[in-house]
Amino acid sequence: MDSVNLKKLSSILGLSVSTVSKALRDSYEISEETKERVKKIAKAYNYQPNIYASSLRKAKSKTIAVIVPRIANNFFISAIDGIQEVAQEKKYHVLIYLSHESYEYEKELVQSFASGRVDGMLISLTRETNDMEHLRQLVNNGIPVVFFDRVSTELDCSTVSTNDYESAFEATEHLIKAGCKKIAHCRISNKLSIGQHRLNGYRDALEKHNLDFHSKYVVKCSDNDVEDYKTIKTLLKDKDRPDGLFTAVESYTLIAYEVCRELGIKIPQDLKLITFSNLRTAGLLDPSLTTITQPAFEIGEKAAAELISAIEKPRYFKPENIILKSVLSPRDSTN
Amino acid sequence: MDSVNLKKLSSILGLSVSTVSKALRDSYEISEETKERVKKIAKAYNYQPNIYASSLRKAKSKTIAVIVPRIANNFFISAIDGIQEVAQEKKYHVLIYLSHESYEYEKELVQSFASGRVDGMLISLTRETNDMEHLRQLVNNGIPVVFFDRVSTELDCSTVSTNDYESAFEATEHLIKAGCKKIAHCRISNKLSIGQHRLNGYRDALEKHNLDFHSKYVVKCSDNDVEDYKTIKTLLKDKDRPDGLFTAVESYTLIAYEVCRELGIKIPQDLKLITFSNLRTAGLLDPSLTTITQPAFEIGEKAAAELISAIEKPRYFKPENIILKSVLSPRDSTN
DNA sequence: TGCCGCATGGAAAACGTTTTCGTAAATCGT
DNA sequence: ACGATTTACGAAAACGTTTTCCATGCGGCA
Repeated sequence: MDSVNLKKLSSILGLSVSTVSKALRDSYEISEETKERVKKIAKAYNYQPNIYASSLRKAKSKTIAVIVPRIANNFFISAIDGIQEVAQEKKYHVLIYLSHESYEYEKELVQSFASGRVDGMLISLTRETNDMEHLRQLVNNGIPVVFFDRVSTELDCSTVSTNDYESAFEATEHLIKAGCKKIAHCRISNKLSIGQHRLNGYRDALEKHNLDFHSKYVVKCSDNDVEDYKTIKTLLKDKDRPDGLFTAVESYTLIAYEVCRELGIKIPQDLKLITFSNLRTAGLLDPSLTTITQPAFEIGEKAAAELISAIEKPRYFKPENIILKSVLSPRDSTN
Repeated sequence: MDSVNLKKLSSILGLSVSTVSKALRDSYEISEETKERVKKIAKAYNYQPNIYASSLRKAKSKTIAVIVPRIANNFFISAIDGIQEVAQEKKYHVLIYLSHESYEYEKELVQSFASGRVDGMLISLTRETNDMEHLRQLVNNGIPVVFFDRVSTELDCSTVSTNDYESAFEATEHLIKAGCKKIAHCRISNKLSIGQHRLNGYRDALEKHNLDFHSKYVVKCSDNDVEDYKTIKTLLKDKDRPDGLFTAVESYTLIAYEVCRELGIKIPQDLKLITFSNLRTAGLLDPSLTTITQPAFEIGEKAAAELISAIEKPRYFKPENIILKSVLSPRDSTN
């Protein structure tokens, strides 16, 4: 109701508004005794500065935006957890937005930030995004952007991601070494950096081991479980069914598990499975799931740290493309 | 760089600042032609209002805060997903904070909102919180609060939760009907509403079926996986080991799975397991896991809807205690 | 004594909106 | 044709800070 503001405080203290403001911010212009007196009263009245006034004046809000395609996803959750960790430590506030894989909505969001709602933005692009103009505008407006996971190098911004190509290569090779001859890949939109890199890693591993690349073994999945279910079922019902499957994201593999149950396909005897995944229960599944785990938390931490550097040291900040390695954990699904 | 503001727009248009402002907000005071002209130019220059100025003036920010103990948790994720859904539809911005189960930090956060950073707050309390004074202050300051999941009825605020008591009762009864005689319960802090209700449901189900309540079968778990691992291992190594286990939250059961593997305890032959859980892979575990699933998404949606009502219709708003039912899905872990 | 510099504090502008109030011209009713 | 109302717009205050600039009093110094 009656939140105290500087004016009230100053009249209580018999000082001017500016003196109180300076005292609270430890200005050298104010004597120690006055500072103490002011702070004591401020605490007593539980004074909380109005951040809209102060942000307006300072043109800084200590707030960052995070845009992710979705939140019900183990990777993004851990990444956000990492972001929160460093944001909290550096006293930043975090606004979270879900683009739901819609480029239009992403664009709208990004544009709304141009007026300074946030000091910086972290983003993982939608599957549809292939035009960076909205982001370029933001950057030109002086608001730093850092990409994570689904990145673009088109702009002069930092990116934080994992070694997608190498990990996909390694995953595919893992299947080959386990004896697979007909390896399929469920890929994600190739508008995405990760989609391309993971597909390339897969393809090159096949080539290295003299296995043919069959386009019928590369299926494009969406972000709709029902559709993906059909896609994967079709793939696995084929009479020339694959004996190994490498999926670009976790959800495709979980669907594959369900399809296999339904079709009576035995994992790993009939089909070996490996996926990029941050599933906590990978080791408890039936059978346990071989995963390539991205350092999601660290990716989030690193991305947030980059962003805050860009915000706070604009002069000295140099954008970097940071790669954090994923690790392959062999389990029964490829045994 | 050079973001346009009202002053620039008005000088471009040859109108006053106030006219432009009113035109953009569709005021009845402005003629249709002027409105159109203004809007066209505003769009052309990609005008984005400075929300700090406007929030300062209007004392409204179209922003809500969400405080959850942690984010790496399937229940909270889904709830946040639901919150985002309605916030986005109603054009609210969502600030997310993690209390990390620290009462002190929760208090600090809540106090910082008193100055009007947000128009309202959604909160799921920490395990430690047993004093509501900080929340009462916020409410007295005219900022509505809605509790979800870990609620308190001490304040005159809406709460959204599930039927914890009945579900716990049902879960325990489910174990009894499956033939368990020695049923243990991993409980969560009894400072929490859900901790108490779930424990009571468990106890009353035992009583109804004439099974003794043994305090050694009720173990208090924390939020630290390492500690909880020890606690659960001790429980399951006892020579008079339980033959059924009902855990208050998902993570305890996942730990139990691991402990059982290590000790060679067979689920469900030696130990039947049931838990509150929002795990997507419950059906894919080895063995598949019987769960009581809370309608997390809907809880989030409902909580956000309540909050926005409280914000936008303060006169007509009546706080309610809303209960959304959980559903028990029997699977192999209690078979 | 006269001057300078320092320490401490205050007055007022500024941030970009929204909103209240005023005013001129146009329209209306009789 | 006259006052009353309506229409369309502008001037200026207000929101609560931060910051720039100025004022005062004091001690030190030559």
